Amino acid sequence: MKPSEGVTAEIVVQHVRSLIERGELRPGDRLPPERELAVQLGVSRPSVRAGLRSLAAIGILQTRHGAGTFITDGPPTLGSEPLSFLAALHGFTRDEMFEARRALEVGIAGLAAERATDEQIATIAEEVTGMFASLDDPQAFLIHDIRFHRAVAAASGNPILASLVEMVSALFYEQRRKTVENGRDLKQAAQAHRAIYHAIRAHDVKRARAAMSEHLSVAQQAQALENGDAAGTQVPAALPSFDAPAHRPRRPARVSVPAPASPTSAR
Amino acid sequence: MKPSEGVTAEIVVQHVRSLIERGELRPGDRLPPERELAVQLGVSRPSVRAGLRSLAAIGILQTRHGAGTFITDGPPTLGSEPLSFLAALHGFTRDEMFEARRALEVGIAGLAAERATDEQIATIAEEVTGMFASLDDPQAFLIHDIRFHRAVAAASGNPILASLVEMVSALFYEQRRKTVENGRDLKQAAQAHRAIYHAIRAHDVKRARAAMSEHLSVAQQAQALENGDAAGTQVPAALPSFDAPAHRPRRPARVSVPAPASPTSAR
DNA sequence: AAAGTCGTATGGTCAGACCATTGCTCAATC
DNA sequence: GATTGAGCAATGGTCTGACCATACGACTTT
Repeated sequence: MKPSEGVTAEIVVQHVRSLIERGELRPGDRLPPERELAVQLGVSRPSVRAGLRSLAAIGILQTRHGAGTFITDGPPTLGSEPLSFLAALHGFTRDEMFEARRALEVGIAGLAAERATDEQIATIAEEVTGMFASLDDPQAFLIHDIRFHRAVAAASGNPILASLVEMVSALFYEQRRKTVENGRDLKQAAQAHRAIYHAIRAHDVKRARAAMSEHLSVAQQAQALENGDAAGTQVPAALPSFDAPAHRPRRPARVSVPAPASPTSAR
Repeated sequence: MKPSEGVTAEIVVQHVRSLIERGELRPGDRLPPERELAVQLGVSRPSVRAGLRSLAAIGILQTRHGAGTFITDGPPTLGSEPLSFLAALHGFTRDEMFEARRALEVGIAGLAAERATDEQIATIAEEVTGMFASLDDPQAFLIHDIRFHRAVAAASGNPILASLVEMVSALFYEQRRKTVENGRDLKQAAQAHRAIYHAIRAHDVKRARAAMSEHLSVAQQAQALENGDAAGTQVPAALPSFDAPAHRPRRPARVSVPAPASPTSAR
């Protein structure tokens, strides 16, 4: 049981939860206005706002000033903030992060090799191509890197694993956007990704797992050298403005990070 | 960028974050009173409360009526609610959950086999013993089951992986508290856990991974048969009152679920 | 028909008050 | 002197009501 957290706000949370479970609220749907919810549930508007804020904090819904409150749309995701705070609070090291990511992604690579559809394989191939095409543009390369790993996660067919790895990975990419590798690393990385792709395409589970493991080991060491530290350095603890691009229902406006691209949930 | 979420509340969140990053706030510490924070940051008290509520929602801090607001103490944890809502929202199946858990725990078992200290191994052994001692008491058995997996996660030495698997596992245990297996399953499960323990004690990475994988596969099938479904059933989507026992600083009061037992962070 | 303007709906913020709980102080009591 | 109980101050929880800021559609104008 949560230590305190109030009572009336919890009514709101439970109400929204039941609406979701009963299928009356689905991703993208709009909730009733706060004032209306208040009278419906017999609580004050501040309490409604408190409950909604809790749900917004864990990524269940998003509010748009002047427009309304909406159930978060797009692929299932957990958000990187909780982990980011946890890292700041308990001093997670970058190596621990990498290790967690490797444990996840190796399993994911294996599942992807088992199940990837032709279409998913094609998507993965596209990102590999994109990598080789941007060996001279680290920023663009990074975009394809992110999307490659997303595509593999989607091909695993397991949205939970995809969400988890997305959460862990998010902390790296923000950091990597600045400290970009040199050209030689990029070519090496591209080849590593191609190897993973080939294994998945061949539905070779064992090789896919090995290739992913190898890739992440190399990447980890490369980054350690880059930052010239003794592998015990804490994670930067910043995340100035990563947060996936908000997924506004309309407005294709997309500048920096690529679209979430529906990792795995089609449902 | 978060879609909206207000601005003043975000000031509060960032302030707390910076306090944490500067080491001025550590787990267990008490924050200034809301009224004081309000004047310090030049925002109204409702805004302070809004920011604090966001942080409370992601498990960073806890409020105690009449006492104050505290940075969450105890082992790092992410909380199961976000995943629970995500499950309700996107209809995760139980098999997907099991698969995610297996991917995580197999990796964890391998790391535990590599690194487990004698003390950690002893803790694991204790839970195995407890299982065999409660073959006739499914409730007690489940407690030891939970603690066994926690102990293995702690022995992996990676608090991030421990947090992730705890988050995923939480959804099972609440369900299992009711639908308890029969005696034969219990004995089988106890033996499976013992096999994992033996592999870890022998620091046999490969065997530890294989044993964990096997154990979770069997458990998955057993649970599928129990609920007599076609493996596609959605997760129950309830979690009436799981939430780890609040970790009150004082008051050893502990009844149902076992102590968090400091998975991995000793600080 | 296109473009700009206005108005309404809706979330964001604030102020102030009062309630509920906690935990301590201090006095009464044994 | 130790214990217990009442009282009090600190602190979070809730409410009312008002006003501001934004978004989006309807309407007007060109």
